[in-house]
Amino acid sequence: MGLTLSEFLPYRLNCLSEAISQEIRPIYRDHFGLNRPEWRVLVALADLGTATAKDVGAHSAQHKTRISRAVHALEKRRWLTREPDPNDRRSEMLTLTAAGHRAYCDLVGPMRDREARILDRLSPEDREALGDALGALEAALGLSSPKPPVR
Amino acid sequence: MGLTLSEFLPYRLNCLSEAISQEIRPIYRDHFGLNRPEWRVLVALADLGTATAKDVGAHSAQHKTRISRAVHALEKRRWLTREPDPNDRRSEMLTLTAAGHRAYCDLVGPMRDREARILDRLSPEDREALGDALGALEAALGLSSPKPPVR
DNA sequence: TCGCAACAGTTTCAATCGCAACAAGAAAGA
DNA sequence: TCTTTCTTGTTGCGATTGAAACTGTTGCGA
Repeated sequence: MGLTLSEFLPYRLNCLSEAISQEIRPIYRDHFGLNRPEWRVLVALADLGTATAKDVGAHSAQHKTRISRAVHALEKRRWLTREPDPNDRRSEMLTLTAAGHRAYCDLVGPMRDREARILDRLSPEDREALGDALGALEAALGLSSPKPPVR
Repeated sequence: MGLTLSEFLPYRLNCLSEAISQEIRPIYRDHFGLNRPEWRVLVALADLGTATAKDVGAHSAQHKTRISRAVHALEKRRWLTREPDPNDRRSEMLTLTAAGHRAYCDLVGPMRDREARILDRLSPEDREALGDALGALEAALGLSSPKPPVR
Protein backbone atom coordinates (compact mmCIF):
# COMPACT_ATOMS: atom_id res chain seq x y z
CA MET A 1 0.00 0.00 0.00
CA GLY A 2 2.93 2.31 -0.51
CA LEU A 3 4.59 3.76 -3.53
CA THR A 4 8.26 3.03 -3.88
CA LEU A 5 9.70 5.97 -5.70
CA SER A 6 12.53 4.00 -7.25
CA GLU A 7 10.06 1.64 -8.90
CA PHE A 8 7.69 4.32 -10.09
CA LEU A 9 7.93 4.64 -13.85
CA PRO A 10 7.63 8.43 -14.09
CA TYR A 11 10.33 8.85 -11.49
CA ARG A 12 12.66 6.37 -13.14
CA LEU A 13 12.28 7.96 -16.53
CA ASN A 14 12.85 11.40 -15.14
CA CYS A 15 16.01 10.33 -13.34
CA LEU A 16 17.36 8.59 -16.41
CA SER A 17 16.55 11.55 -18.60
CA GLU A 18 18.30 13.96 -16.26
CA ALA A 19 21.31 11.72 -15.76
CA ILE A 20 21.87 11.34 -19.48
CA SER A 21 21.23 15.00 -20.04
CA GLN A 22 23.96 15.82 -17.55
CA GLU A 23 26.42 13.63 -19.38
CA ILE A 24 25.58 15.23 -22.68
CA ARG A 25 25.03 18.89 -21.89
CA PRO A 26 28.73 19.73 -21.35
CA ILE A 27 29.39 19.02 -25.01
CA TYR A 28 27.20 21.69 -26.53
CA ARG A 29 27.56 23.99 -23.55
CA ASP A 30 31.35 23.99 -23.26
CA HIS A 31 32.00 24.01 -26.99
CA PHE A 32 29.69 26.82 -27.98
CA GLY A 33 27.77 28.02 -24.94
CA LEU A 34 24.54 26.57 -26.30
CA ASN A 35 21.61 25.55 -24.19
CA ARG A 36 19.35 22.62 -24.93
CA PRO A 37 16.66 24.42 -26.93
CA GLU A 38 19.34 25.96 -29.14
CA TRP A 39 21.09 22.66 -29.64
CA ARG A 40 17.81 21.04 -30.61
CA VAL A 41 16.91 23.75 -33.07
CA LEU A 42 20.34 23.32 -34.61
CA VAL A 43 19.75 19.61 -35.05
CA ALA A 44 16.22 20.09 -36.27
CA LEU A 45 17.30 22.51 -38.96
CA ALA A 46 20.15 20.25 -40.00
CA ASP A 47 17.64 17.41 -40.22
CA LEU A 48 14.99 19.40 -42.05
CA GLY A 49 17.09 21.61 -44.26
CA THR A 50 14.78 24.58 -44.44
CA ALA A 51 11.77 24.84 -42.22
CA THR A 52 9.46 27.20 -40.38
CA ALA A 53 9.50 27.69 -36.64
CA LYS A 54 6.44 25.51 -36.41
CA ASP A 55 8.17 22.69 -38.25
CA VAL A 56 11.16 22.99 -35.98
CA GLY A 57 8.95 22.86 -32.93
CA ALA A 58 7.17 19.74 -34.14
CA HIS A 59 10.41 18.06 -35.06
CA SER A 60 12.18 18.82 -31.79
CA ALA A 61 9.22 18.59 -29.40
CA GLN A 62 9.56 22.08 -28.06
CA HIS A 63 7.14 24.82 -27.09
CA LYS A 64 6.84 27.64 -29.57
CA THR A 65 8.20 30.21 -27.12
CA ARG A 66 11.31 28.12 -26.73
CA ILE A 67 11.68 27.92 -30.46
CA SER A 68 11.22 31.64 -30.82
CA ARG A 69 13.93 32.39 -28.29
CA ALA A 70 16.34 29.75 -29.52
CA VAL A 71 15.95 30.93 -33.10
CA HIS A 72 16.69 34.47 -32.03
CA ALA A 73 19.83 33.31 -30.24
CA LEU A 74 21.06 31.31 -33.22
CA GLU A 75 20.24 34.19 -35.52
CA LYS A 76 22.37 36.52 -33.41
CA ARG A 77 25.27 34.09 -33.88
CA ARG A 78 24.56 34.15 -37.61
CA TRP A 79 24.05 30.42 -37.57
CA LEU A 80 20.73 30.65 -39.35
CA THR A 81 18.91 32.99 -41.67
CA ARG A 82 15.24 33.88 -41.94
CA GLU A 83 13.63 34.36 -45.30
CA PRO A 84 10.05 35.29 -45.93
CA ASP A 85 7.79 32.37 -46.65
CA PRO A 86 6.09 33.13 -49.97
CA ASN A 87 3.15 30.90 -49.10
CA ASP A 88 2.45 32.32 -45.67
CA ARG A 89 3.60 35.72 -44.59
CA ARG A 90 3.11 34.84 -40.91
CA SER A 91 6.08 32.52 -40.89
CA GLU A 92 9.62 32.56 -42.16
CA MET A 93 11.79 29.91 -43.71
CA LEU A 94 14.72 29.15 -41.44
CA THR A 95 17.94 27.76 -42.84
CA LEU A 96 21.32 27.07 -41.28
CA THR A 97 24.17 29.21 -42.57
CA ALA A 98 27.51 27.65 -43.43
CA ALA A 99 28.74 28.65 -39.97
CA GLY A 100 25.69 27.05 -38.39
CA HIS A 101 26.20 23.86 -40.31
CA ARG A 102 29.85 23.80 -39.36
CA ALA A 103 28.97 24.12 -35.69
CA TYR A 104 26.46 21.33 -36.10
CA CYS A 105 29.10 19.10 -37.67
CA ASP A 106 31.52 19.92 -34.87
CA LEU A 107 28.97 18.80 -32.32
CA VAL A 108 27.44 15.72 -33.88
CA GLY A 109 30.55 13.59 -33.58
CA PRO A 110 31.15 14.15 -29.88
CA MET A 111 27.45 13.81 -29.15
CA ARG A 112 27.19 10.47 -30.90
CA ASP A 113 30.38 9.32 -29.24
CA ARG A 114 29.06 10.16 -25.82
CA GLU A 115 25.81 8.37 -26.53
CA ALA A 116 27.74 5.36 -27.79
CA ARG A 117 29.96 5.36 -24.73
CA ILE A 118 26.88 5.15 -22.55
CA LEU A 119 25.28 2.41 -24.61
CA ASP A 120 28.55 0.49 -24.63
CA ARG A 121 28.07 -0.11 -20.93
CA LEU A 122 25.11 -2.30 -21.87
CA SER A 123 25.28 -5.73 -23.38
CA PRO A 124 24.19 -5.93 -27.02
CA GLU A 125 21.01 -7.71 -25.94
CA ASP A 126 20.20 -5.07 -23.35
CA ARG A 127 20.90 -2.39 -25.91
CA GLU A 128 18.46 -3.82 -28.37
CA ALA A 129 15.89 -4.49 -25.68
CA LEU A 130 16.17 -0.89 -24.56
CA GLY A 131 15.52 0.46 -28.02
CA ASP A 132 12.52 -1.81 -28.46
CA ALA A 133 11.13 -1.03 -25.04
CA LEU A 134 11.40 2.72 -25.56
CA GLY A 135 9.75 2.33 -28.92
CA ALA A 136 6.87 0.44 -27.36
CA LEU A 137 6.46 3.08 -24.70
CA GLU A 138 6.60 5.85 -27.25
CA ALA A 139 3.84 4.12 -29.16
CA ALA A 140 1.82 3.69 -25.96
CA LEU A 141 2.11 7.41 -25.28
CA GLY A 142 1.40 8.47 -28.82
CA LEU A 143 4.86 9.88 -29.31
CA SER A 144 5.82 7.80 -32.29
CA SER A 145 6.94 9.92 -35.17
CA PRO A 146 3.98 10.52 -37.42
CA LYS A 147 4.75 7.75 -39.84
CA PRO A 148 4.74 8.55 -43.52
CA PRO A 149 1.24 7.77 -44.76
CA VAL A 150 0.81 4.13 -45.65
CA ARG A 151 1.07 4.08 -49.40
CA MET B 1 26.78 11.61 -40.90
CA GLY B 2 23.71 13.15 -39.39
CA LEU B 3 22.01 12.87 -36.09
CA THR B 4 18.39 11.87 -36.20
CA LEU B 5 16.81 13.47 -33.18
CA SER B 6 14.09 10.86 -32.86
CA GLU B 7 16.69 8.11 -32.57
CA PHE B 8 18.96 9.94 -30.17
CA LEU B 9 18.73 8.35 -26.74
CA PRO B 10 18.85 11.53 -24.64
CA TYR B 11 16.10 13.05 -26.75
CA ARG B 12 13.91 9.98 -26.59
CA LEU B 13 14.26 9.68 -22.85
CA ASN B 14 13.51 13.34 -22.33
CA CYS B 15 10.39 13.16 -24.46
CA LEU B 16 9.17 10.06 -22.68
CA SER B 17 9.86 11.57 -19.31
CA GLU B 18 7.97 14.73 -20.15
CA ALA B 19 5.06 12.90 -21.74
CA ILE B 20 4.56 10.69 -18.72
CA SER B 21 5.02 13.60 -16.40
CA GLN B 22 2.25 15.43 -18.18
CA GLU B 23 -0.09 12.50 -17.72
CA ILE B 24 0.72 12.29 -14.05
CA ARG B 25 1.06 15.87 -12.90
CA PRO B 26 -2.66 16.70 -12.99
CA ILE B 27 -3.26 14.24 -10.18
CA TYR B 28 -1.17 15.89 -7.50
CA ARG B 29 -1.70 19.35 -8.95
CA ASP B 30 -5.48 19.31 -9.24
CA HIS B 31 -6.08 17.43 -6.00
CA PHE B 32 -3.90 19.51 -3.72
CA GLY B 33 -2.08 22.13 -5.75
CA LEU B 34 1.23 20.36 -5.23
CA ASN B 35 4.19 20.68 -7.55
CA ARG B 36 6.59 17.87 -8.32
CA PRO B 37 9.22 18.58 -5.68
CA GLU B 38 6.53 18.69 -3.02
CA TRP B 39 4.93 15.50 -4.26
CA ARG B 40 8.30 13.78 -4.19
CA VAL B 41 9.10 14.94 -0.69
CA LEU B 42 5.72 13.64 0.40
CA VAL B 43 6.49 10.22 -1.06
CA ALA B 44 10.02 10.22 0.27
CA LEU B 45 8.86 10.93 3.80
CA ALA B 46 6.14 8.32 3.54
CA ASP B 47 8.79 5.85 2.37
CA LEU B 48 11.37 6.80 4.95
CA GLY B 49 9.19 7.52 7.96
CA THR B 50 11.38 10.13 9.62
CA ALA B 51 14.34 11.62 7.85
CA THR B 52 16.49 14.68 7.42
CA ALA B 53 16.35 16.97 4.41
CA LYS B 54 19.51 15.35 3.17
CA ASP B 55 17.97 11.90 3.36
CA VAL B 56 14.91 13.12 1.52
CA GLY B 57 17.09 14.63 -1.17
CA ALA B 58 19.03 11.42 -1.66
CA HIS B 59 15.89 9.34 -1.72
CA SER B 60 14.04 11.53 -4.19
CA ALA B 61 16.97 12.65 -6.35
CA GLN B 62 16.44 16.34 -5.79
CA HIS B 63 18.72 19.31 -5.24
CA LYS B 64 18.92 20.57 -1.68
CA THR B 65 17.39 23.92 -2.60
CA ARG B 66 14.38 22.15 -4.00
CA ILE B 67 14.07 20.13 -0.85
CA SER B 68 14.36 23.23 1.27
CA ARG B 69 11.55 24.95 -0.58
CA ALA B 70 9.31 21.92 -0.81
CA VAL B 71 9.72 21.22 2.89
CA HIS B 72 8.78 24.78 3.72
CA ALA B 73 5.68 24.49 1.56
CA LEU B 74 4.59 21.22 3.15
CA GLU B 75 5.32 22.62 6.57
CA LYS B 76 3.04 25.57 5.89
CA ARG B 77 0.27 23.09 5.08
CA ARG B 78 1.04 21.33 8.36
CA TRP B 79 1.71 18.15 6.44
CA LEU B 80 5.06 17.62 8.13
CA THR B 81 6.82 18.60 11.31
CA ARG B 82 10.44 19.43 12.02
CA GLU B 83 12.08 18.26 15.19
CA PRO B 84 15.64 18.95 16.23
CA ASP B 85 18.03 16.15 15.43
CA PRO B 86 19.68 15.31 18.75
CA ASN B 87 22.77 13.97 16.98
CA ASP B 88 23.36 16.91 14.67
CA ARG B 89 22.03 20.37 15.29
CA ARG B 90 22.54 21.36 11.67
CA SER B 91 19.66 19.20 10.55
CA GLU B 92 16.14 18.47 11.63
CA MET B 93 14.10 15.30 11.64
CA LEU B 94 11.19 15.60 9.27
CA THR B 95 8.04 13.55 9.75
CA LEU B 96 4.68 13.54 8.04
CA THR B 97 1.75 14.61 10.19
CA ALA B 98 -1.50 12.67 10.14
CA ALA B 99 -2.82 15.18 7.61
CA GLY B 100 0.26 14.73 5.48
CA HIS B 101 -0.07 11.00 5.55
CA ARG B 102 -3.73 11.25 4.68
CA ALA B 103 -2.93 13.37 1.64
CA TYR B 104 -0.27 10.88 0.64
CA CYS B 105 -2.77 8.04 0.87
CA ASP B 106 -5.28 10.02 -1.17
CA LEU B 107 -2.72 10.43 -3.92
CA VAL B 108 -1.03 7.06 -4.08
CA GLY B 109 -4.03 5.21 -5.43
CA PRO B 110 -4.71 7.50 -8.37
CA MET B 111 -1.00 7.76 -9.12
CA ARG B 112 -0.57 4.02 -9.29
CA ASP B 113 -3.72 3.69 -11.32
CA ARG B 114 -2.49 6.17 -13.86
CA GLU B 115 0.86 4.43 -14.09
CA ALA B 116 -0.92 1.11 -14.53
CA ARG B 117 -3.18 2.53 -17.20
CA ILE B 118 -0.12 3.56 -19.17
CA LEU B 119 1.63 0.24 -18.72
CA ASP B 120 -1.53 -1.59 -19.71
CA ARG B 121 -1.08 -0.25 -23.19
CA LEU B 122 2.00 -2.48 -23.43
CA SER B 123 2.01 -6.21 -23.85
CA PRO B 124 3.17 -8.14 -20.77
CA GLU B 125 6.42 -8.98 -22.55
CA ASP B 126 7.07 -5.37 -23.48
CA ARG B 127 6.26 -4.36 -19.92
CA GLU B 128 8.81 -6.70 -18.47
CA ALA B 129 11.38 -5.82 -21.12
CA LEU B 130 10.89 -2.16 -20.32
CA GLY B 131 11.53 -2.67 -16.62
CA ASP B 132 14.63 -4.71 -17.33
CA ALA B 133 15.96 -2.28 -19.90
CA LEU B 134 15.50 0.69 -17.61
CA GLY B 135 17.22 -1.23 -14.85
CA ALA B 136 20.17 -1.96 -17.10
CA LEU B 137 20.42 1.67 -18.10
CA GLU B 138 20.17 2.80 -14.50
CA ALA B 139 23.04 0.50 -13.69
CA ALA B 140 25.03 1.80 -16.64
CA LEU B 141 24.55 5.33 -15.40
CA GLY B 142 25.27 4.54 -11.77
CA LEU B 143 21.75 5.34 -10.68
CA SER B 144 20.95 2.01 -9.12
CA SER B 145 19.90 2.34 -5.52
CA PRO B 146 23.03 2.16 -3.38
CA LYS B 147 22.82 -1.49 -2.56
CA PRO B 148 23.22 -2.48 1.08
CA PRO B 149 26.90 -3.26 1.66
CA VAL B 150 27.85 -6.81 0.73
CA ARG B 151 28.02 -8.62 4.05
C1' DT C 1 42.40 23.19 22.89
C1' DC C 2 42.42 25.79 18.66
C1' DG C 3 41.95 26.33 13.77
C1' DC C 4 40.10 24.86 9.62
C1' DA C 5 37.91 22.10 6.24
C1' DA C 6 33.63 19.76 5.39
C1' DC C 7 28.80 19.67 5.78
C1' DA C 8 23.40 20.75 6.41
C1' DG C 9 20.29 23.82 5.12
C1' DT C 10 18.72 28.63 3.73
C1' DT C 11 18.72 32.61 0.90
C1' DT C 12 19.94 35.54 -2.96
C1' DC C 13 20.27 36.25 -7.69
C1' DA C 14 20.22 35.69 -12.51
C1' DA C 15 18.53 32.63 -15.99
C1' DT C 16 14.93 29.87 -17.86
C1' DC C 17 10.30 28.38 -18.36
C1' DG C 18 5.53 28.17 -20.03
C1' DC C 19 1.04 30.50 -19.79
C1' DA C 20 -1.53 34.07 -21.53
C1' DA C 21 -2.12 38.07 -24.14
C1' DC C 22 -1.04 39.96 -28.34
C1' DA C 23 -0.28 41.30 -33.50
C1' DA C 24 -0.46 40.00 -38.08
C1' DG C 25 -1.95 37.08 -41.39
C1' DA C 26 -4.74 33.09 -43.35
C1' DA C 27 -8.93 30.53 -43.92
C1' DA C 28 -13.73 29.77 -43.90
C1' DG C 29 -18.49 31.25 -44.34
C1' DA C 30 -22.16 34.51 -45.06
C1' DT D 1 -16.82 41.27 -50.18
C1' DC D 2 -17.03 41.55 -45.00
C1' DT D 3 -16.83 39.17 -40.71
C1' DT D 4 -15.42 35.74 -37.76
C1' DT D 5 -12.39 32.25 -36.36
C1' DC D 6 -8.08 29.94 -36.45
C1' DT D 7 -3.07 29.98 -36.79
C1' DT D 8 1.92 31.64 -36.55
C1' DG D 9 5.17 33.71 -34.01
C1' DT D 10 6.58 37.29 -30.38
C1' DT D 11 6.47 39.34 -25.91
C1' DG D 12 5.20 40.29 -20.91
C1' DC D 13 4.87 38.28 -16.68
C1' DG D 14 4.99 35.48 -12.72
C1' DA D 15 6.78 31.11 -11.23
C1' DT D 16 10.53 27.82 -10.90
C1' DT D 17 15.20 26.65 -11.23
C1' DG D 18 20.13 25.80 -9.77
C1' DA D 19 24.69 28.06 -8.82
C1' DA D 20 26.84 30.47 -5.49
C1' DA D 21 27.19 32.78 -1.25
C1' DC D 22 26.12 32.48 3.41
C1' DT D 23 25.03 30.79 8.47
C1' DG D 24 25.60 27.77 11.84
C1' DT D 25 27.52 23.21 13.15
C1' DT D 26 30.48 19.16 13.13
C1' DG D 27 34.68 16.68 12.84
C1' DC D 28 39.50 16.36 12.16
C1' DG D 29 44.31 17.36 12.67
C1' DA D 30 47.95 20.17 14.74
